[in-house]
Amino acid sequence: MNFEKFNPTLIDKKWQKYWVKNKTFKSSKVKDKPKYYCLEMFPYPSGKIHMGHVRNYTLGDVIANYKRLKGFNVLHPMGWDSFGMPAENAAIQKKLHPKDWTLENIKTMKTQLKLLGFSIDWDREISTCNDNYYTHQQKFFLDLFKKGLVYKKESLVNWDPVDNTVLANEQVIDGKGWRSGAHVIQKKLSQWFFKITAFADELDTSLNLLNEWPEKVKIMQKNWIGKSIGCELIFKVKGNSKTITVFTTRPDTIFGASFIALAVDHPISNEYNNNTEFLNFKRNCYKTGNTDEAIAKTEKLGFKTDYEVNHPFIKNKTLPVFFSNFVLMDYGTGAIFGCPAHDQRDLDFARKYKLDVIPVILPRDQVEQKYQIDDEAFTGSGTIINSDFLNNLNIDDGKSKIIEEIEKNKIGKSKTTYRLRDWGISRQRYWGCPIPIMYNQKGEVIPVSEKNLPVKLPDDVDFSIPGNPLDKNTNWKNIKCEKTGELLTRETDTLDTFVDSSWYFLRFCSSDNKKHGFLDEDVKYWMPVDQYIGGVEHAILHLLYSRFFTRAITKGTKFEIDEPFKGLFTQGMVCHKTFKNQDGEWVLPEDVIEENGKFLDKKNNQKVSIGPSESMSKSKKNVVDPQTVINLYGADAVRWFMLSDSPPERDIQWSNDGISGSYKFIQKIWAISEMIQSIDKKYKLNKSEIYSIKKSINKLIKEITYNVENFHFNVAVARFYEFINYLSKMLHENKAEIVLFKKIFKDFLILIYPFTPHIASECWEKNYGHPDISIAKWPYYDEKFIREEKINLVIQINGKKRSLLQTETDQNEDLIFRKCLELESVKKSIIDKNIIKKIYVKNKLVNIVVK
RNA sequence: GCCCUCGUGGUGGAAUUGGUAGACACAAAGGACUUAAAAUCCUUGCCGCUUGCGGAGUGCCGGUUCGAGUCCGGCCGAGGGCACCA
Repeated sequence: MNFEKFNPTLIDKKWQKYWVKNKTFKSSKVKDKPKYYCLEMFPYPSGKIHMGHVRNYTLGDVIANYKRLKGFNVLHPMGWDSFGMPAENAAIQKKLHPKDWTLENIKTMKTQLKLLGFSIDWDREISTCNDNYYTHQQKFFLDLFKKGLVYKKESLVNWDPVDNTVLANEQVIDGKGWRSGAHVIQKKLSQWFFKITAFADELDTSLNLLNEWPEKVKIMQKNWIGKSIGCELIFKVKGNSKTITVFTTRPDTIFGASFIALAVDHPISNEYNNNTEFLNFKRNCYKTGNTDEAIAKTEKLGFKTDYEVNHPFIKNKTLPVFFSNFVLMDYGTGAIFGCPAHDQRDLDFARKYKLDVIPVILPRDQVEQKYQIDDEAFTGSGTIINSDFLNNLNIDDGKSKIIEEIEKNKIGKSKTTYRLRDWGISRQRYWGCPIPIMYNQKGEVIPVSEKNLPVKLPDDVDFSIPGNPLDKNTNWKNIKCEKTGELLTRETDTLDTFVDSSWYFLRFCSSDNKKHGFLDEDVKYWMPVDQYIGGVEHAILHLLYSRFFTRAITKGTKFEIDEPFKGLFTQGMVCHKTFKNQDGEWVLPEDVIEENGKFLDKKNNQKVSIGPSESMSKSKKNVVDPQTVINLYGADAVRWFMLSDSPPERDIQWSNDGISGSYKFIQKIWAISEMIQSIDKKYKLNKSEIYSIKKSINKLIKEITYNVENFHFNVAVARFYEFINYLSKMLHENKAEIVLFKKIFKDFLILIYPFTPHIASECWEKNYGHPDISIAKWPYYDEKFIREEKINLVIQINGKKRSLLQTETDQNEDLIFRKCLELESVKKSIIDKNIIKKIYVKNKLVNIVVK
């Protein structure tokens, strides 16, 4: 049979136009249906969309389409994270205004996203660089200011010397800036901070409620917040009135203490400012560097002080006091007591300086008299020994008891500490949200009043001089107070762009409201985001900030929201082989041709070597431009490829074979659609053929529903292949009845519509006319058709497969065993042997145990 | 050093609660159709012997079980995270 091929260039455009005209994907303002909020991380408008975007938005689009067919009122919006550094870099390099560059990129990328047929409600589009977005952000800033959650402090900051700006702790990766990659230095500056630490405990404990988040992300956040429960304990220095306060999470091991270790910048260190030996030691500690790996491999070193402290619970026992390179001033109190038997670092240290190692926790399988510590500290659970009134308690009871004693004796108190630091939000940049603050001549802080918002970014800026252009724009910077006429200056720092992305999901709920960032009634209906999809690279930064900011700005409103994202899915990256020419330069895949197993650069016929497959990146040139592929194969083939083979959470390998395979499949659907229209009307199927066909579609409905619900899109794809292969076979054998085939094909089209909406819409229109498929209902399956009439029962002897037995379903045990024993292979296997046991798993298998 | 995740054919991967390992796809080989090619369709896909059958088999070693890719213990390897966090 010859049919005209499916022409994606024409058909894609046709349906994309139709969807725009009919506002197919507009979320309803009438809140009478159950809602579903599906959101993918919004893009930074860097120029063109890349394959990572395509994968991210395809995954989200399947969910959005599926939920719509399931009868939900779906919110599936899109916006632009449009403030940020690259715009300024472009301004400097290409002499373009950041605004023009950004708006141009948004235009391009929006067009490209539309080419993929994503079911986005474009009426809710937002852009963070637009003042109708950031005016609300400035209001939130002032709101947090009033709530005492914003403050300014002079502090050592992480200074990125390339970006010329401040970075938050978590934006420093391996001592380098997260964006520039430059070595970060410490600089003293007056900076604005959000008090995220006020929410440390809530952000930690609430993680337990996020049962639709990947465990991995929750663990990363937990580690970042770094909650530790313990107590402070005051040691009296022997022979004078000084005290040293330590923090410990293991107060139960106090009877095993054999030394005190201080951070080298502990206040006591000031007494050693004239001691060259100490100053050398201190310098060496700093030299080790602050990357974790460097420090981990460093030998544990100490500098012995002249001080000794009294043990708080053992009379006449004193402990030596050291400065050490493994205690940090910014955690706890900058001082610890060392219990070598039960902490590896303390043990390493004790062995080096020949200090006592007294075991105080006895493992379950050990005898107290014989128990000793060699070169490995014991950190497991056990019973307390050698510890006076704590003896025989377990660790937890020991902790409670000793804290009780400490508090009774007024030598300390129970305490919880966090690793989390406040979020520094000042950036010395132009292209960001202005901080709505002014200063008078005395340098006092004056918040901009709400009626004067937004504080708009000035357009006239000069990038020819290094540094922050806002600082040099005196027209903008210097203003007069309306009331007093006093001269004021504006804050010239702008907000970290992570602030912009910390509430955009709220803005989408009320995107057209000019007066408010969001309306309570909208947020009440739409929030939380039911499914959030994005890269794992935001596991800490964006996701933690959003959890904090949402809490902070909704605190005290009618609808307090704690968790913004109910479900989180982190997708894998798109990878591609890398190519290098003989000069070691990267070569674009599109320039590489294969000839007799050799790879050549088609520009100059030079040999090209193939490197490992890595995440697509511009710097390695291993990129494939989505636009090129869409032009060649159409949107559905690209979407299909993104969903095939690899599970969404894992990396996917881009390949030409893969995309052309997807294209063939799209053509196959089309061919089947055409064949169904020309089925021989005289042919009648027999009863078992009808049953088999009904079974195949019912099974498909069940499988697709299950696999879409569980994000197993690659498995869903495999089930579609099976079904289409089956249909194709029946049609080729002319085993087809028009009414039945039209009916099951209709269900099939609904099932595949979320994956490949263009061809599904076109086939639907050709076979079934209007109304269009986007308003169809997701089909239900009937168990009675899924049930097999006959099954192949697995027959095992001693757990090994020996035979298959075809029987009717739900047979009783006795009958099955009788039939089993008649099988030749079974007879052969049990000859001369005794049957010890017979196992029957209904409709699955029989296992005969013989000896 | 610590924490987390993952190890299944030539490749990507499937196996929903412990029950036929390798679905589906890609690649490869052979075949059909064709003057030929492309496209399409079919078969094969670890080891042994001729079909059929038998054997090994999910990183390695051991355990639990009638039965383990799946559960438990120990190792090895890869990837990701980290802050020596007391």
